[in-house]
Amino acid sequence: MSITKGRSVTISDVAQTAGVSRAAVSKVIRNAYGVSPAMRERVEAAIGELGYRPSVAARALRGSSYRLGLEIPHVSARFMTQIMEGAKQAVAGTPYQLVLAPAHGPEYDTLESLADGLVDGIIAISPLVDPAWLEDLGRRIPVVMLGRHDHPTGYDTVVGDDIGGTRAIMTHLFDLGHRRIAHLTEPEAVTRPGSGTPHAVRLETYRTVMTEAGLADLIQIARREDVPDLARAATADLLARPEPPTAIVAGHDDIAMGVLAEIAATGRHGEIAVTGYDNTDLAAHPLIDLTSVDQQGMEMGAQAATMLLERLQGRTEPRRYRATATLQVRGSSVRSAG
Amino acid sequence: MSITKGRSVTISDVAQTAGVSRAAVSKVIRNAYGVSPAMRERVEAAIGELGYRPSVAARALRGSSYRLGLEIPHVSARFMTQIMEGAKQAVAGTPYQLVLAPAHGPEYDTLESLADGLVDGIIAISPLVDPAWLEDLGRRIPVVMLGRHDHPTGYDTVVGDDIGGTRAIMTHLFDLGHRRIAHLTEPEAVTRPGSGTPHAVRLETYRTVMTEAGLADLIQIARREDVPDLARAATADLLARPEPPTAIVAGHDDIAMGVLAEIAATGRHGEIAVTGYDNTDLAAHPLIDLTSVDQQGMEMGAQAATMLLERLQGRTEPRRYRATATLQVRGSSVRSAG
DNA sequence: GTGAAAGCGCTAACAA
DNA sequence: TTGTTAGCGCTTTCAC
Repeated sequence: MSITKGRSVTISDVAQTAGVSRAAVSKVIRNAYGVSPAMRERVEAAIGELGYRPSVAARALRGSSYRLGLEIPHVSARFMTQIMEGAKQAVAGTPYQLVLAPAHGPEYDTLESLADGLVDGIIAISPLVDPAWLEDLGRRIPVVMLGRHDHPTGYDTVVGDDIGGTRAIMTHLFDLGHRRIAHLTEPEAVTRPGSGTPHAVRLETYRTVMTEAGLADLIQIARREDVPDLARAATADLLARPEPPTAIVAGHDDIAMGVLAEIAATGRHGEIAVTGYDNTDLAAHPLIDLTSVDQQGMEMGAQAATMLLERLQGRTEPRRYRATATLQVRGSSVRSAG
Repeated sequence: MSITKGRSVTISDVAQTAGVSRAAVSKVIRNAYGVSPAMRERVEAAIGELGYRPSVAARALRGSSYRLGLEIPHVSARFMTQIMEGAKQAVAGTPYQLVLAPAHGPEYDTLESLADGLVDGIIAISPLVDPAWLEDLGRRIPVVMLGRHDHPTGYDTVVGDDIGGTRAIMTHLFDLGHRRIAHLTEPEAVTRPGSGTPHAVRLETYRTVMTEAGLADLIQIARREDVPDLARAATADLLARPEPPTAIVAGHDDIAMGVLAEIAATGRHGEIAVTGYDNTDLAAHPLIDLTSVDQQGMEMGAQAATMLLERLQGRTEPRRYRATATLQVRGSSVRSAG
């Protein structure tokens, strides 16, 4: 609050004003062992008077920066904002500060640049990085990975129940009489079989369930391009096929928004069942009213942050948190007309 | 890309491997003057071989961290994501990295913690901080402030045309026959008269325009609480008044979503005109179809980042960028029934 | 063109 | 309990 001018106040200034050593000041600000109440008081007075704030750079060079990094592939994706909120709340009240690092293009660079001494630990949502590379990163700095179904040894993971969630959607649609169910998902790179990304698992589950139901030949998969709006194009494409689907299972709510948009724009609102994933606030909006799977994004973000804090406290064996997935049925999943 | 294990590689390691001094390596990585092509090549080879990455902390301690900080009050606000995207794109291709700092509660802390040596410059969206305090911050570190109508001397500003945008909305509603027009805005703290925040200006403009039109006694102002969904409660409250409005001017699109939700939930969709502000992607969605003001959020974010980069290049006189505001008419602004 | 050396602000041994 | 001291990894004069 106190207003400082010109060159910034260093620990030496505080020491001088308080008439103690720099080490003493350091101990006070870290709540370290071995300071008399009298000294603590003097030092704190000096800190207040001078408006001293420790330099993160200097601290980081010596030990910790008290910063946690959260790497995010798409800052505007609704699910990401849930994660961010959750992480933010879990970090509040600790001595740590959360910083977000939006990835532009390949996530390696963003993660590296976080690891370059800016933060003490990293939460990452990076579908595209190589597990082995991540293991290595985890050796240099504590890492929690969101949304990866592999079983790493060098970092923690937080995942949703993508199999359960997808099965719940499919069962629901079958119950409504749908058979020609299409899946509209992310671009190929993010859904590579075996990659363990949420969308790869959802896609695989969709395939499995359709096959189990004897509907293997009705499997239809479409992908949106990387631009959000192109979910509409993909939808238009699906609907123009000779045997168009009666239901579209979108990879997540943002995609579902594009699906709904295209259907509404062609005047067929309510004629085709649509489902999303993530149960974002939009899904609950009466004008959208989207059936979706709630996988507790905020809780996932909060858990990730908590696990990272545990690692900073010394835990080394890997942990995994799996969020539950519950289907939230709303108006968009209409009964099949056929 | 190269995989490093254990303790991280320092500039000394590179120097040793390349058989040169640490200073030489430093010059190479900074593209500084005075390195022979031969040496540069040797050093770069060593860097590649060892997978060396300079420590941000150490660099920051001596000079720059090559990080730009963007402070954000609400990470999930749609307008914020426009800003983030714009800033991200403007920074891409420069040697700088963008980091986002979500504010939790009072923005002072977040801004201070950015200024504590983490970043070389700050973009802030902080309606609630004191201008004098900001001037002081601007003396310590380059600052660009988004959405403030004051005329600072020590930092740059990026603002929208809140007067023009609001006038455009009001004129449009008058043309549609509306007289009982209510304004649903943010909590009091953010709209204090004279504070120069966008929402204060929009509110004041609303008042002015109503008064100019001789409708001063029809002025109705409601506020949402800080939780997003409470825009619905405020709407319910407005509609329950003895003389309910025929049109509701929402402070921004997220609020408008709440208004639309409440109206739809009570089965009166299309009976009351609703307008938003920011022209977020939701506004364009066919199921929402919200009349809104486009103030080019991405461009604002990009301009802010560019101006900050200019300051880091040495500019010291303050600059201001004002985005244009254009009304985007859509279906939600229905004609007055009265 | 190249390298030696000082020091940025802080923390962590260790001495006193 | 308190202070002294030696760096953390890097940049930056300033000699060579």
